[in-house]
Amino acid sequence: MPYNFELIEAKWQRYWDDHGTFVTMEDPGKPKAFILDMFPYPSGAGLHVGHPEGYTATDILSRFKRMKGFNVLHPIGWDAFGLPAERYAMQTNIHPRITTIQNINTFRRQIKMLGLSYDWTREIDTTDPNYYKWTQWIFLQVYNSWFDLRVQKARPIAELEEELGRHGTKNLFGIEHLAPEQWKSLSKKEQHDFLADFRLAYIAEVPVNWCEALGTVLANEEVGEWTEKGYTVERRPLRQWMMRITAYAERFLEDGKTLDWPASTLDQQTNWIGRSEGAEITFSLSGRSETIIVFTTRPDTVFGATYMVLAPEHPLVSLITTPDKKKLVDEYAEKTKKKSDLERGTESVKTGVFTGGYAVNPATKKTIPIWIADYVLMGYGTGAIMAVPGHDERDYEFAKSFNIPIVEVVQGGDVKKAAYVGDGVGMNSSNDEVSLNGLKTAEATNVIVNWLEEKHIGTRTVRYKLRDWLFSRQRYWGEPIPIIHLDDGTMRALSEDELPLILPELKRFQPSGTTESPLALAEDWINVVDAETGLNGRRETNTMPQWAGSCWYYLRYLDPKNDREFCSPEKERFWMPIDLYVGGSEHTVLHLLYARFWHKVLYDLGYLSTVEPFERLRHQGVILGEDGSKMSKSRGNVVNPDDVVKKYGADAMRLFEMFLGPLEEMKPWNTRGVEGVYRFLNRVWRLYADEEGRLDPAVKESPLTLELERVYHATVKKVGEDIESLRFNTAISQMMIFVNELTKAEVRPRQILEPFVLVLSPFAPHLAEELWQILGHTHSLAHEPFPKHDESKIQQSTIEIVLQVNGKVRSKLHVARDTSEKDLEGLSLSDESVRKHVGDKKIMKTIVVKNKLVNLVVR
RNA sequence: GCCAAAGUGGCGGAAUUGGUAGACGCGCUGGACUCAAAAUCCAGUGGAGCUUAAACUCCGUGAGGGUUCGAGUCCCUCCUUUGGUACCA
Repeated sequence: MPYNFELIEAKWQRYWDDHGTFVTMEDPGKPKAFILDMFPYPSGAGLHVGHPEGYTATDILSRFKRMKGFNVLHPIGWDAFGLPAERYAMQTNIHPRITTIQNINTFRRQIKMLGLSYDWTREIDTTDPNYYKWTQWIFLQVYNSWFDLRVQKARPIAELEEELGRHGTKNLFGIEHLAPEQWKSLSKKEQHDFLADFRLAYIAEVPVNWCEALGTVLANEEVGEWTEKGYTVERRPLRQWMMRITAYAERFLEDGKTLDWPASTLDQQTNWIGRSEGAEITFSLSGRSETIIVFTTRPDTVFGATYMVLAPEHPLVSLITTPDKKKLVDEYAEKTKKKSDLERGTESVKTGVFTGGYAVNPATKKTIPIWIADYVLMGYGTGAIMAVPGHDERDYEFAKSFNIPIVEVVQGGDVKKAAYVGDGVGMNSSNDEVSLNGLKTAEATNVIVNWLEEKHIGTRTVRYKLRDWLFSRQRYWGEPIPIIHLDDGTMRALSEDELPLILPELKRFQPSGTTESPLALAEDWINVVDAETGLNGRRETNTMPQWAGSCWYYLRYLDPKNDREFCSPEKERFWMPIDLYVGGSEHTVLHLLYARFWHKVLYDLGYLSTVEPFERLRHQGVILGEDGSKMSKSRGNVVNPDDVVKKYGADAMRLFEMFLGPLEEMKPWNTRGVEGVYRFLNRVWRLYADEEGRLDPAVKESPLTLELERVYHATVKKVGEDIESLRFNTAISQMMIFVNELTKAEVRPRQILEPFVLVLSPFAPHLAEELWQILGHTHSLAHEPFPKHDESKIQQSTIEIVLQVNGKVRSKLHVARDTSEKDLEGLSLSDESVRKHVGDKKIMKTIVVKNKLVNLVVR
């Protein structure tokens, strides 16, 4: 009869709840482990089998660490703001809070059903005003900060005001000079606008992805999802909140080097940040005083720049366009505007229009034409390029179609056939003052940049692909941005005691019909008289993106009930950084980068003690359907955790997900496999329990064979090591080997069976608790010390040695451990099979590896 | 196109620093128990050759080359799959 998992699992889940077994302990005398799952968005569909994979992994580690004497912080919560709930509200007019609560309840029930050892007293919900009060508070910290380039860190904006009052802009980079008196003489509005340009959160007009039907902007990463569902998304310039994440580009790269993250994840972030070194070069215009600045990573090819290209949106376009070209240029610019970035990217043929304007190549002093073309993007670099068709594929293609001269300035390829983009030796590159001829690319770059800097027509520059973070959404179901727009044109940030700014109640959730969020319809809420200034004001109607709540939730777990601070500094110092963070790789760039950003701002402002939040990161792999394709309703291959648990129990579900394969790999579900681990659990049960579920009398202290002792210690060792390195599949194999050995043994030595329950318990905690009780214990095993292994018991006294001739196994031999190399050689030479293969050939060389093999090389 | 990861039996997957390829599980085959089935237990299971059998031999980790006494593991070239990215100057 199979063991009654239904009864056992319900019993122990109740026990853990009643006894607060997994409430976090903060014992200063013990080491700590902060083990975190990416918290889920509680969708209406409930948990799918992908969720428990990561959750089980961290649960096993958490249970193990508790047994190893650690203070373990292992919390869970809900990333509950988001578009799906709001979409549902638009259709049904049911308040998103109601559906959110229902979904959370489903998720909580399903998670509890799996026996995960979360500390439920620390559960958080991003939509709870007690939580989002602090999301808003952190927004204000960001808003009230500026990035001081001199020290490469965020500082309170008040310190900038003070500095302006004392020294003006004297010590600030790249800003027109402003004396302290001038600063003081500015009006309130002027000062406000001046400071606004420095803040880490600011408003700017940017082209966004606007979805008319949804009535909101979408993040780039959300566009695909909604266009697939048949919605249309267009580019539209809108005034939006931005966050100056680009200020941290260099620190992201630098600090990332020390993190224990998957290499591919760091790599992707690095690519996303897209650092490139080069130079900015100023080109003067023929017959005009204005100049065009370009960014290039190949200043050494400047002698080969035979034309220039501006992005069609470039502000100088209208200035340089000659009257006869105006019509064509305008038409082209108009056409470009209508294209999405995607279309601009996928079109293979290069198009463009000549503006009629000319610039002067500062190296050759030759006059070169200025074109506009959509292959140059306004959003990167300066929105203008010097085109070097000989050594850039795009410029080459463009020059070919428009018959623009191609000049070879770097040797190494054949520019008659194709652009040569590699390094090489300079040629055709000299003027009266400087020559790059004969110089290798790296040196040529150095020489030309020095020359440009000397002549004040260029500077060494580092550029990043990373853009500032578009932070506002025209949604109802998100955190309100705690800002009031006053009638005098200034903004006032709410003060801490005005938080939380609670979402107003709405009767309807339809889009506002304008580009504002549905909050624009809540007139009582929007219109305010500012107590401080007496001015009329209007609240910000945009809300924060879903990423906001997940940017800092890990910090709230440390001190979830604190109503004076987002978390106490003592707790922060005790628990941070996160020792293990597990979640899907789809969050590689966005969530993980945004969270690092907020973390660094808070660190700069002195609220945090660690530079980085996530010390060690791992991604669980996707679980595919049984047919090897992605699980989806339409394919009908979705596995529901409820069904699996009902049929085989939570322990079997947990064990199977871990046995399936390496945590990080993508792998298909297999129902037969669940049955396999279920059989294993039943074999374990029968090892201990009789038909009535009592301790089998055969389980008693009895003499151990060397082999049983060995397999026991080997199991303790391997399971412990494998848990630490998250290799759960091989840990389970080892436990199966142990159980197979004992099933065969027909003695049930209690002295190894009892501790084995502890070894098994992180994986199958319900069954283990029940067995522990059957063995006579009255308390949960959750805090029992994990068994220790004895290395000397694992070593076998006799070892199998492989005898090879020319690298091929010809015989095997059992010898005493540590038999000398000389003896091994002798044994090998006298082995019958070896002698047969050696025959009368000559032994050229003998390789002996102690405790492993002997290899005779013969000829 | 570029960047990254991965290709091992019928299937999921194991294999410290290069040292017995295929652990463990699934499936399959045979057997025990049973009137029978399910469940359970036992044995076998990479392919090929040879043999009454035991034994033995050869081949085998995506393909081809290389380094080495010895390569799933290291190096080079190529192919395939997956993830990311895409005119980033």
